[in-house]
Amino acid sequence: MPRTKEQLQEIRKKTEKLILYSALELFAEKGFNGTTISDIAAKAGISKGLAYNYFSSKKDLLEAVCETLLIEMDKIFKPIEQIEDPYLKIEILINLIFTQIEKEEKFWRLYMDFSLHPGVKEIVNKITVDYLDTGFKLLEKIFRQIGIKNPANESKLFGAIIDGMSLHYIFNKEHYPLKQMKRFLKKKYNKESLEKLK
Amino acid sequence: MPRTKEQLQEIRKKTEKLILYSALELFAEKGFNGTTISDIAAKAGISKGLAYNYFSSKKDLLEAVCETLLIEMDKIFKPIEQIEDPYLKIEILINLIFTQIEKEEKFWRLYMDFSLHPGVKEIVNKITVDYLDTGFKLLEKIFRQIGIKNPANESKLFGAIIDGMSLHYIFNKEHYPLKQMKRFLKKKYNKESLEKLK
Amino acid sequence: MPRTKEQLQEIRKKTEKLILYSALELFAEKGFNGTTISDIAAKAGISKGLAYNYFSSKKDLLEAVCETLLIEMDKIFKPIEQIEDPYLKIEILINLIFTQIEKEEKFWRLYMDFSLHPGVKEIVNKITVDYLDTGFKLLEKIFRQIGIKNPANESKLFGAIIDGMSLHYIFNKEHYPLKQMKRFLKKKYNKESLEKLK
Amino acid sequence: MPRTKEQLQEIRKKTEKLILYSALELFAEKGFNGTTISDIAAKAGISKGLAYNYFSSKKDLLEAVCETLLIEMDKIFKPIEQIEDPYLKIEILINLIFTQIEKEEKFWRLYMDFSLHPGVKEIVNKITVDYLDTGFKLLEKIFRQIGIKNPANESKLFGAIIDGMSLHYIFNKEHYPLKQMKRFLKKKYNKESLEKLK
DNA sequence: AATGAATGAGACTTCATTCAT
DNA sequence: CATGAATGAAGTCTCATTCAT
Repeated sequence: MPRTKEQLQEIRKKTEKLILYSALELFAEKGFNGTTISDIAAKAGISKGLAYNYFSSKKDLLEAVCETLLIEMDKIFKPIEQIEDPYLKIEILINLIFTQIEKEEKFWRLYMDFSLHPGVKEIVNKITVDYLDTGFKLLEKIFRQIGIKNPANESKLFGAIIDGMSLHYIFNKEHYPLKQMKRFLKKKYNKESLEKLK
Repeated sequence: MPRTKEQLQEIRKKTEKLILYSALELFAEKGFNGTTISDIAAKAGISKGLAYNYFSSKKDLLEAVCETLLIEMDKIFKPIEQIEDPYLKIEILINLIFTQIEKEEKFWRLYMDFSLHPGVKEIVNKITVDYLDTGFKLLEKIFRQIGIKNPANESKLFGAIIDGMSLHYIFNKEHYPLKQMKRFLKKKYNKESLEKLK
Repeated sequence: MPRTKEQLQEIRKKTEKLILYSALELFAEKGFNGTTISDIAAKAGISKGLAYNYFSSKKDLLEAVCETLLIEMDKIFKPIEQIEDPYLKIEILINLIFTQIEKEEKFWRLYMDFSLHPGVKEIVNKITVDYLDTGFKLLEKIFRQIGIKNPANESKLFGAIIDGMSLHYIFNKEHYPLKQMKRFLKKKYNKESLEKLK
Repeated sequence: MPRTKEQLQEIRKKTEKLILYSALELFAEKGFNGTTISDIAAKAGISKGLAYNYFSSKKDLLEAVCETLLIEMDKIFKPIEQIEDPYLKIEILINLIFTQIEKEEKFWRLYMDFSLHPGVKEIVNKITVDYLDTGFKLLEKIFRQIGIKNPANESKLFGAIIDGMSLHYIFNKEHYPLKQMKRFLKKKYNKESLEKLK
């Protein structure tokens, strides 16, 4: 009995996801150029040929991974949009980010590898720039809501802190005092401290 | 008649530098894996073979580039060690760093590509970690000298800001308001603001 | 539809053999260092890349060729083990060896090139030494069975004669009187002559 | 004061010999293809360029080494020609050969490597064949002088024994009982034994 | 006579991609 | 839909040979 169209479509979707996430993890681990299609196929438990049935080239796969990445990131930060209190918003944002750094270091790796990576850059740049901008805008809104003096700059500063710490953590995972820095940052951005920036 | 030892030494030094800086620029531009020995030779205007007369492998060249990089960075930050006044020290440090970011973006690119890049990482990691540590310690000393409450954390925060901003600048050179952020940061770390951290 | 496992296995076996025997012949003809992967691929009628799908390096291929060689040699000399009469055993052994020398000169070439060749030697040495020992032991047993006075030395002498003649034959295939030497040797090692060694 | 023509010529001769013997040893040790001009120059303590002042190519050097080798071998076996008594001649020949095997294994290595070696073979073959023939003829003459039945075959047998043993010795220098085989061979070819071959 | 920097052809090897099944 | 054998371009590296000094 042949499978129904729905079943086939489901298989396709599932396999595509499988390839995508295998690629994502390997790209994060070994970089784009350092990952081979064979690696990806092996990790996904499929044949090399099948990967080309889903993605027409390695670059294509990269773009797809990139989009996936952004969608995932969006998902993570979606919840905070519904929070009303800006102080709470920042606190939860910090919580989310640090959980994210620790738990999903690979996202940061990808984010950085892709952005710095030659050949890959062109593809990825626009997306990340947009993404960064969105983040900056979001933060800016929060800071403006609070009434802080220079919300645009403050948001860029905050963003820099986050990405700088992530970078340092990735460089030296064993020894970077991530939890301590998180507490420190939360103090820097608690209600009392933020008041001083008005 | 053969060339004198001095002549030979000079040739070797000159060619080595030529190769080294060609490699440095290309690594910065296209990453380690994205740069071929052919690229480097072409940029240096020499044959592929000659590169191997000076560096026994691409990895060897990478290590040499790495060391060069650190030496260059050291040179840049050396002057501030002699400044006595910690407030001035920070101000000049910020000046130096921002000049550096703008002028020698390639250093940051290398610094990041090397550190994030798989396969390359092993070689470079120790060096960068050491270097980062040195930077953190230097900052910590300054903050402690001033009498700031949590010098270790503050130094890591400062470091994160710098590297985060550099990252954002590299991502979006055209639009990132580097000069504006520099002014902003200088205000954040001027004498008046630092006093509040005591 | 993908090929069945059996089909794939057969293809792999066939291609592997093809590469192996192409390599074997070329190694025998031009030596290990004198043979390129391109040569082998060309002789096998495949692409260079495919050779690496079957053997991970030229050295790996060498080892495989070596094993093949020994297996083939074993096959050749297996039958004589079942012969009871030691005099007949020697006669048939001589027959086999001389047929072998003439027919499969390449085996001897390999055997010698590999053993004498630097760099290659390390890999091959143990195998050939073992093999030689086995041969000596086998002969020794035969001579002892006959009751010859100094079986260990006689077996080494016999071995030396064989390999020396092979060497001379290879040096000068056109003019070396192989058949004549075979007859001569058979007389030297016939029952009557062997009796004198008791 | 410029050097006299004689002095210059002497320097040339000395340097040529230096290169030649450096090449000889390295070829013996690592084979022709395994030895680089750099190796040879380094061993001779001269520059690569100078080697080309004396030998126009690596192949040229090989041929020269080959000739040197034969001259050296000739020198070694010259003395026995003057011995009258054929029995003594054989005894001394065996002595000489075994001393030679043990002491100058490199000659045998070269002799074999060159003969079996691809590309090299063409050059070397004629010489070695001639040399071998000369040896066979010499032995044949001795055996004929003694009155042995089949001097041509006996001389080839003797030659095979020698080269076979050398081969086995080189394969397994540590364990091959060279001295023991020498004694054994001397008994096989002493007056008493030879008489039986008449 | 002597040097070693420089070249370039060609070796080994990897891997994205294609294709017969 | 699925496979992995097969290709070939391109990358790293070696080395005989040349040449300016």
